[in-house]
Amino acid sequence: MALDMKYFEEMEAKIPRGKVRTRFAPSPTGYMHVGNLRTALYTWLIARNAGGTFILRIEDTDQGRLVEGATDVIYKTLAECHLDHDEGPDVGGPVAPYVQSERRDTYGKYARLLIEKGHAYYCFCEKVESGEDTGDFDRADDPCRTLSLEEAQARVDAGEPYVIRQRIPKEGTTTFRDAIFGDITVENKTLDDQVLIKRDGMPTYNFANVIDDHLMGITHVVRGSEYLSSAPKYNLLYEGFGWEVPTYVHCSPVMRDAQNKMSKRHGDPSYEDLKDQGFLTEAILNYVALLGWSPRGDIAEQEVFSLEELARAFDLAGMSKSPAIFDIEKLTHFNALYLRAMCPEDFTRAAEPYIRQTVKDLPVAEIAALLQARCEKLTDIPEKVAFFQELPEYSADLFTNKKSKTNPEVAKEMLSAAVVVLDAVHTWNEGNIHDVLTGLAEGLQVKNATVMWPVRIAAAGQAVTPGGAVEICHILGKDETLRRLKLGLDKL
RNA sequence: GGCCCGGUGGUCAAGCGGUUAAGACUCCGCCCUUUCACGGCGGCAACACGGGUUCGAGUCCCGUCCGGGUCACCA
Repeated sequence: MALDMKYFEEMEAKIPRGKVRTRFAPSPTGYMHVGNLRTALYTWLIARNAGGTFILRIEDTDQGRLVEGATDVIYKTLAECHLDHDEGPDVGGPVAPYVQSERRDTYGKYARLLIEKGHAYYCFCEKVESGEDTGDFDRADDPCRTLSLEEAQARVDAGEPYVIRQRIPKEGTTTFRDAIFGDITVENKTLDDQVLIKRDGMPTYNFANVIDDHLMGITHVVRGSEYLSSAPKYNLLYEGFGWEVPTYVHCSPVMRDAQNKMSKRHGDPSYEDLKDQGFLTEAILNYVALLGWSPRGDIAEQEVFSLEELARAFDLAGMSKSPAIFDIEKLTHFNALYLRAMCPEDFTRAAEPYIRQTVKDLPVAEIAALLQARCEKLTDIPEKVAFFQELPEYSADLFTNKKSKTNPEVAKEMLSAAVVVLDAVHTWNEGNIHDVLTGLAEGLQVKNATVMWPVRIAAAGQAVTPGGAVEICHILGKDETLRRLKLGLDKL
């Protein structure tokens, strides 16, 4: 069977050249791992930093693992994170299609080309299931490896099931270069004749990747370090085809602890989970970017980065070789930073649904103003402001505070005086409430805290509140404030 | 087990042969203050171990230990 060389020439002609091109190539699992997200980020950053092209490719060669709606999660996440792609299944591009299951014929043709070149062969051996003990069988002793092409072709034509394997030299060494790890050399005999085309005609990841990365003109292959040990085989494939080897960028994993990678299976949060837990997309990206990369030079101490700043500052030299443990505490810190950096209007808009979970009618902007410096996640909010809606049951013990010099007795005196002066306030605003209360303290010859403490306790019914007595009374409104203060008085 | 990679405070990390070994998170103390937070100031805390090379080693070399990855018709 003669190969259609024209096909290969046409494919070559379509490859864009001369610009940095990177690709994020997830397999659709239905959610975005934190590690995956970070890989996507780095991939995007490399492209944007170089003014290059960022491509999305869907790797769905495992027909047994297809998940309904999984690609939508990928589109949605990338869009939400502003990791915009220039080419992909949804936007098209010069080297379409961008879904591997739609490129099936291509892989078959290239596999056959590789057979012609002597770097691959048909194999008719029984399938060895994962985890099965393969004993001492040495792949290099596989009789199929030495079958003549004619004989193999005859068996294929006769309908015998087969796979196509890569023919790896038994002797010598292979060296490849990784942008992060440097040059790595391995003995060829430690490499096995990996399957390129599966029995069902689909390519393996290992093969599809090489073909697609080449045909799509990818200049920087960014992926997890779990592929580091198969990189020499990829190199041999590129060499077998006579193709230029791209720059490899192998990223170390994001860990849950010192010995385990983050995984959905172990209950570790995915990007979606983190969102549900109240984390902001910007904070997640910022944190995750620094988990494996750090800035150099005069911005070495900078930690807060917008996506644009990251794109400008990003460089491969700042990538870390060792795995990084994901620390939710530090993510929380970043989230708090981003929350505080929002303009009040934006924060109010973001906080409103959470405030409304527990507080029905009170003014949302005023409440939000108290919250902005006081919550690390938006999900902290409902619980913090619930007292506005309903005065909690509380003990008179709360009126005792040493530093404020109050106890139930003092509180009783302060409260009854406060009720009188507050009742006299005509325009219920913070300024007036403040003046009347501090004025009271002054008249009574006590420190401000001595009147503020009991008022706040009576108004809120709890020891710790967002905001002080003045703000709380103002938000509560005059009637409700007086009602609560009198209730407090009854307790004393 | 073979092969590959890694190892600076609890965590993320700077460091590129000479530094009092940055910075951030966490934790602790103080200040501010109307509770709590925010903010400010200060503190605790690290070069895995052993050999080299060198006038000098966290930085280079070797070994040990520890950790990770991989050895699928999964990606």
